[in-house]
Amino acid sequence: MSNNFYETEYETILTNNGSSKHVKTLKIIQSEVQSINRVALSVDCVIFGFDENKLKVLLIRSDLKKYQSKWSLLGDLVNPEEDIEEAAYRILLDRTGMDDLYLEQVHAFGHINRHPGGRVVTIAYYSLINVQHHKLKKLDNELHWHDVAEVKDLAFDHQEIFETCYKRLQKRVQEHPLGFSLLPNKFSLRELQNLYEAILGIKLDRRNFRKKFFAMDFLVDVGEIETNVPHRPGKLYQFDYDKYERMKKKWSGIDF
Amino acid sequence: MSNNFYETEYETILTNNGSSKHVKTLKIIQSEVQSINRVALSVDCVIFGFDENKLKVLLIRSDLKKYQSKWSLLGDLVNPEEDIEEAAYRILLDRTGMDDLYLEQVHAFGHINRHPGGRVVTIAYYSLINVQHHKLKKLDNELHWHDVAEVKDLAFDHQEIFETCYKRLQKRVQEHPLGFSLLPNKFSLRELQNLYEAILGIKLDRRNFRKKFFAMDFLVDVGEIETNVPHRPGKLYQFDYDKYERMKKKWSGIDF
DNA sequence: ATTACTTTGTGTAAAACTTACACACTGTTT
DNA sequence: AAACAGTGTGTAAGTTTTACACAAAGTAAT
Repeated sequence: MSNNFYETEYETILTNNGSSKHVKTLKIIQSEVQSINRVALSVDCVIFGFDENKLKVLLIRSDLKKYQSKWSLLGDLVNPEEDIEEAAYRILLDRTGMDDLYLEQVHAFGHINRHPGGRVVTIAYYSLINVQHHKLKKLDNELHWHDVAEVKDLAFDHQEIFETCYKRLQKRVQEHPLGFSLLPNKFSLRELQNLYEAILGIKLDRRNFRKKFFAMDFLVDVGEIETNVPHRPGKLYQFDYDKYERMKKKWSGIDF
Repeated sequence: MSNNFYETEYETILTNNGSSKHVKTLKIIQSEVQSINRVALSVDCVIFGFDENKLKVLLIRSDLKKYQSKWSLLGDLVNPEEDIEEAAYRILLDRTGMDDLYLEQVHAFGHINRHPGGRVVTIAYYSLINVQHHKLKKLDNELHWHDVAEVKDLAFDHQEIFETCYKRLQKRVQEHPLGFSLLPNKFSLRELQNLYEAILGIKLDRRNFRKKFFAMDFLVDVGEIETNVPHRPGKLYQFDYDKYERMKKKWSGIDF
C-alpha cells in the first residue's frame, strides 16, 4: 500500500543520504486525479438576517421539477479553477448583489443520492447580513427572507444543511460578537438584546444582559437616543470593532 | 438567473393552483452535473493518540517525488459511489486496521493548487484512538506516531490541515469528555490529567482538576490501585459512558 | 396639563463557581 | 529506618452569575 494517490509505476531517485528510492512519477498522479475519481462540487449558502425582531434566512424557489414547490438554499457548482470560498462569495454576489459580509464554512455534505442529477458534494457556508442595509436587488425564483422558525421541508437535503448552519450560528454568536453586523450602525441595547434572543431562541434578563455587554466594554455611547418610540427612548451605541480586534486574542466568548 | 444547477431548457408543468410553470428537466440537470464541473475529492485523516504522556499524531511518508522527504496525513480519493464519511472510515481501516473509533469532520480544503496532480478538494477528519489498544498492524511508508509538538513542514497543505484539526480537538475536548478513548479502560487521575495537559498544552492545578472531574460525576472508582509505580499508588477509575450519554443534553462543557 | 402607559436605566444580596495554596499519607528505594 | 515521590484532601478569598424592584423619561389620551 502506498499513499497520496497511488499508482504502480515508479521512478528511481537518489535520496539525501545517497541511497536510492522509488517514487511515483507526477505524470501518473495526474492521470489518476484526472480520470475516474471525480465528483461535482457545489457550495450552498445559508444567509441569516434580522428584521422585525425575527431571525430570517434567505431562500430561493427550486426550479427542479422534483422539487417544484420547495424552497432551497442559494447554491451553485464550484468551477474547476475556483477556490471553494471564492465560489461562495461569487454565489452570494450573483444572487444578492452583496460583497461585504462575513462567511464561514460549516460542513461538507456528501450523501450519494442527495442530488437527483447525480453525485454532488456540497460545502455549506453561512453568513450574516443586515437586512436593512442590503435590500435585495434580485428576486429571481422568489428569492426572499423567511422566518427561521418557519423553515421546513426544504428541497434536497437543505433542511439538514440549514439546521446544521443554524446551530453553528447559535454557537458562534456566543463565542464572537458577530451579531452587530445584523444591526444598524447605531443601535439601542433593546435591539441588541432582541437580536440575541432571536438567534438563541431564549429570553434573557435585561439587567444582566446590559451588565454583561457593558463589562465587555465594546459598546460606545454615541450620545444620541432613539426617536419615534412611544416610550422613554433608549441610548444609542456603536460597536467598537477596532477595540474588539485588539482584544480578540484573550477573548473566549459570551456566556448567557 | 435560476438555481439548483441551471440550464436553458425547460418543460412546462401544471402547478397545484392550475397555472402553468416552466421547470428544468432532470435530463438536462444530469448532463450538467456530469460534464465539465467536476473535481477530484479526497479525505485526509488526522489521527491523534496518546502515549508516554505525549499527544501523538499518525503520519505516513509521502511517496510523491515532489514531497519525497516529507510526512503527510492519511488520505485517499473518495470513490464516486461512496459517502465521504464512509471513505474516511475505509481509509482508517485500510491504513491502520482499526474500525472502532470516533471520527469528526472538520473542514474542507480546496485551494486550486494544493495538490500537484491537479485540482483535488479534500475533506479533513480527525480521530482519537488509544495507542496501546491499537497497535499498528501496517507500517507501509513508515506509518508511525509523531509527537504533535514536533510536527512541521508536512507535504501538500497538510500542515494547515493538521493545525486546524489540532485546534478543533483542543476545543472539543473541553466540550465533551472525548479524552477517555485515549486512556486504558481503568486509569488514574494523574493519567487523566496528563492527557488533558498534553492536549491543551497547559499545566493544571491537581486539586482543582480532581474536584472538577469528581463534580461531573462520570468517574467510577473501581476499587483498584495502580501497580508498579515507585510511590504511593493512585486509585483507578472508569468512565461511565452510559451516565454521560444520559446527561449529554444538559452538558455544555468542561472549563479549565 | 394631568394622567395613564410603556420601556429605559440602575444596584444589591445570595449563590455558585474558580482559584490559589499546604500538609499528612502510602508505598518504594536505599 | 530514613529519604523519596506522588497521592489525597479542605478552605478561604475572589470572581461571576443569578434573581429581583423601583424611579425616571418620554408618548398618548383625555
